[in-house]
Amino acid sequence: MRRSAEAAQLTRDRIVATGVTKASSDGLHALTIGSLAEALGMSKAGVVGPFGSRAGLQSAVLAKAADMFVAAVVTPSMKAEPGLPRLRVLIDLWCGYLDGSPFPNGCFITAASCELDGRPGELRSLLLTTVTRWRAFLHEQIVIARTAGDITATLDADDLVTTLTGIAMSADQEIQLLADATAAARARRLMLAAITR
Amino acid sequence: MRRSAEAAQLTRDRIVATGVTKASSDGLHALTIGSLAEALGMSKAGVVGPFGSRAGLQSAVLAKAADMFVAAVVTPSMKAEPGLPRLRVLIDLWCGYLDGSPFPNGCFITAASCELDGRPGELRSLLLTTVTRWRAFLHEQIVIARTAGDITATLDADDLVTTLTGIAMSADQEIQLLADATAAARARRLMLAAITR
DNA sequence: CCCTTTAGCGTACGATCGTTCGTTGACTGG
DNA sequence: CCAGTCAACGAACGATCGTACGCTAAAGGG
Repeated sequence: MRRSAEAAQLTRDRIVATGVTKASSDGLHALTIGSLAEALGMSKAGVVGPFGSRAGLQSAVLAKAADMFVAAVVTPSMKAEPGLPRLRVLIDLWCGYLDGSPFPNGCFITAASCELDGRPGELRSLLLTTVTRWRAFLHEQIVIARTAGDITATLDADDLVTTLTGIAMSADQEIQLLADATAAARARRLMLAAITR
Repeated sequence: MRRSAEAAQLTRDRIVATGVTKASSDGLHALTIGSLAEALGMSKAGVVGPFGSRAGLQSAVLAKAADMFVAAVVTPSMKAEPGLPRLRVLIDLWCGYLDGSPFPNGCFITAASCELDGRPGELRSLLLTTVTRWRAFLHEQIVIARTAGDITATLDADDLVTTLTGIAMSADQEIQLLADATAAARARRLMLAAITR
């Protein structure tokens, strides 16, 4: 019955991956052990075992979703040269992530932010760290571009972070709720306009 | 035991009001009949009775939250004269709503949007109507201001709707998740800058 | 090769979920 | 004033929730 250690890790990955999909479409709160077990063809105990509890499972799923965002947007953008070129790539990747999302239901982090922002706990802390890190990264890339003279010195970095993040969130709503097929293209254009003003 | 017809309406209002508070802090999905009954000191049957089912109760709560947004932002803005003055008032009211929110936990509609955007059903339809109406109203006010020459003709109304909505969403995250006390003021400034460019 | 470790299963637990039902008793129109 | 309407209650239902426990059996170090 027992599989090898590597197989166990594979099982763990499979649980988290399925959990990300399920939590993406229905919310982290809907990530129940029973439904996940059924989707995986496993027993409830087998699903929750490697994570200790449902909370641990939720944390692993949220962390995985954050990793996926980083892998899809942040990491590949680092191959572009710092400054405006990297910002352009970043925007393109970001909007691509929002559009043909790896998640069935829009930006996982944004959804989690709305779901958890008022409920203190370990999950909220994890989310806060994730969002803070992303905003700090974005801020840093903007400062680099501004210092290099690639974007106007009168543009405030904090303002740009708020504006770019906002455009992404608005586009997310347009794509997911309003089914607006032109939203991603508009978001790309608006983001580029915001930094090249 | 039975109260008068007016008292019954009062009870109904009381249920919805408590439901809005609860759904605001924990999400519409967490609006359970049992917890609501306990919070109200009523029986479960008494709580769900006037609405037929839990889904009906959720619809009533979502509709009430939408009404509260309209009453706080849309309606009072109509007293200002059309064009840029009304847009200014609108922005001020909107950001005030985001800041000292009537809800314990940020914009109810934004939260509901993230929660429901991928789950077809009556609730999603109601939310879609609400969001569409709000965006259309915003669009209309922008067009009025642009036609009157109050804002630059080169600014596209759809672009502005996306930008303003986005700034609001970003500010909502900054207020609720990041606990940034300066977020509302920045949002006001960014929104004004966006329309008076 | 044996012995400890452990991945995963099956069962059971109390709690809570949404809904249904019959009952009660105060309102209200005729 | 009396009969009918109906708000609200309390109890019960089957389902599902998260967690705990004991078990099985394969893996892997000694």
